Amino acid sequence: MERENRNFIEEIIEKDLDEGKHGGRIHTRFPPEPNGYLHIGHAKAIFINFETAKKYGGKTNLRFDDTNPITEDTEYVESIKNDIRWLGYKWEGEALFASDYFEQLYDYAEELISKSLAYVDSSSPEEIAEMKGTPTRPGTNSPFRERPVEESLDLFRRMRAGEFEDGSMVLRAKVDMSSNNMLMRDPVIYRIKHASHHNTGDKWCIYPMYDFAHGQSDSIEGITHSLCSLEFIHHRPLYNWLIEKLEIFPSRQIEFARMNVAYMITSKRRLLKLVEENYVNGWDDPRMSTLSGMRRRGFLSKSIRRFCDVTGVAKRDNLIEMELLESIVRDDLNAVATRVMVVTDPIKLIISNYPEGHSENLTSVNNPEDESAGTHDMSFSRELWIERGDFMIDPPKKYFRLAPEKHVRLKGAYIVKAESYKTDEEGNITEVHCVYAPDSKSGEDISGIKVKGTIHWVDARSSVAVELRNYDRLFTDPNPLGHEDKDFIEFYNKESLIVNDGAKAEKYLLTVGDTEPLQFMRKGYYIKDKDSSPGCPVFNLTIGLRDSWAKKNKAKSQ
RNA sequence: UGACCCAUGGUGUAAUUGGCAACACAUCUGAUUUUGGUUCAGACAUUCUAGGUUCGAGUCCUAGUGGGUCAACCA
Repeated sequence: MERENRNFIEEIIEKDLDEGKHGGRIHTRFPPEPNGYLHIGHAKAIFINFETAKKYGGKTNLRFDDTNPITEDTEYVESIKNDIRWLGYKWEGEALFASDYFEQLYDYAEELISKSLAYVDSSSPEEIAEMKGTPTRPGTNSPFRERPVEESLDLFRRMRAGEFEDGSMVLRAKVDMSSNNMLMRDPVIYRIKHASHHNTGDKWCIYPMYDFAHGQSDSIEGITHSLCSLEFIHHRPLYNWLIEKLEIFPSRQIEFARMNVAYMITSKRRLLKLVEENYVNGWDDPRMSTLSGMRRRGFLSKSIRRFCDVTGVAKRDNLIEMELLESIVRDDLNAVATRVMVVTDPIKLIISNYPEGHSENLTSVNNPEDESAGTHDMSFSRELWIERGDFMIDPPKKYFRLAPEKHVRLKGAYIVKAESYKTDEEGNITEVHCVYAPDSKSGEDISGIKVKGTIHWVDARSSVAVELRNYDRLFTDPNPLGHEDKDFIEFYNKESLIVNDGAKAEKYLLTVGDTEPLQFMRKGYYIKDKDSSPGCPVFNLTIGLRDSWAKKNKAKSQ
């Protein structure tokens, strides 16, 4: 993650460092709300917070922003921790919770009331909304704004004691109802919620709002740089106002543009809809933008980190092409994936001059990019499976695969020449008959035959059936949320999952580990799925290999 | 009819802070290849517009244009 250039956050930090601020200490935090699963957008926030701190010898806290008991749950706490660990980051000490500070926050609130900087408002939610005004029209003061300090204090204590119903009153900061910034118009900072909290149980029936919890938690933890996304920019004046009035540690909020990736969505609500309405099979469906989904898809955490790095940090809106992510995923996988042969749409190849009943073991290189990855054996005999697409009766020019009277190399084995074929009633090819050159064995070829193409194959007798789950982008539009007149679900890609249960794999595939990256040669990168059973191994397509032949043909046909 | 943020190839970020617009991805050419993969070489920009300051502006100033954000007892 080394870079010569500094992003704007690093520039700010280096300036602070130069000025000797906080004694050169750098401390960031990642503050998820435990109400959903982490997605690619969170990965960026995690990356920025952890990497920035690391770069300057600082620390990063994990703090759950758990101030709304209605939506939050411990289940999410565990999955979030797990995802952060998977991404390769270690937070400082134990995981922290805003709810750990409820007592302190309550004291801060009383302090504000005592300073006549907060008041209990007995207006209804509707009345408060009405008095708020609009962005172009100033708000009006609440009739309770000048309520005596003692009265507010008494009411606030009784709020805590549970004397009042939800919604009957709130605590508001006394800022400025005529501010251009809506958040400064006497924001609600405490509300009554008779609800059980995942951490504090029934101890509290009043809970602080985000604006009265987040900045204060930063301050309590001594966070020096509180890095968040652009939509919080309007909160900054309030963030600073509270720090100033409370006279607490001055954490500094800095906002960056969150990362948007084409064909992916990062809205918790909409991700939930995909799950609940069965457009996908759970939060960890390999098509999901969740970290658990991408992990199951076979993305390496390293690739996600690299992606976050390469896409940079700035303040302008962005929509990053998915090709960049795919390119990085391929690049990382290319270096480590074990090569195996799997025929996805098999037809029989019969070698007429190969002795019946005979078979031999050939050597297959595990990874041409990494000699230390070794080799494995492959069985070869008279009857093989090859791809339907690798044989054509009447091939176009520059078709380097098998065709009548044409030669092709069987990867890691011999050169064969097609002679005839058989079809079914519908004209589909069922068998191809060929002859092989016994002196063309891979590595010791003295046949002198020149071939243009090499195809993959699998020994018919020893092959095993496997299920392939081939994934494509979840949406047909790069920005499914960017259409005011259309619901994002209209762009759901019905072909985002195509199950292939007719593939034939070399036997070696059964011996690979559950998390071992694989390359099905000439096809794509795959990873074993948790749905595998001993009788039916299942593999997820992580990403297909680049296919310039297919691309060229597609371009031609258009 | 407000306030705030933003504007550099198709996309995303750079530009040693005022000094030859760079990198990656994408696209197109070509070479290599026992994966049509990988690898290698090459091509691809009037820095939103108009003024201004300056020997010199992507960078500073002014005005405009365009995009985004803000009215939850959500975070």
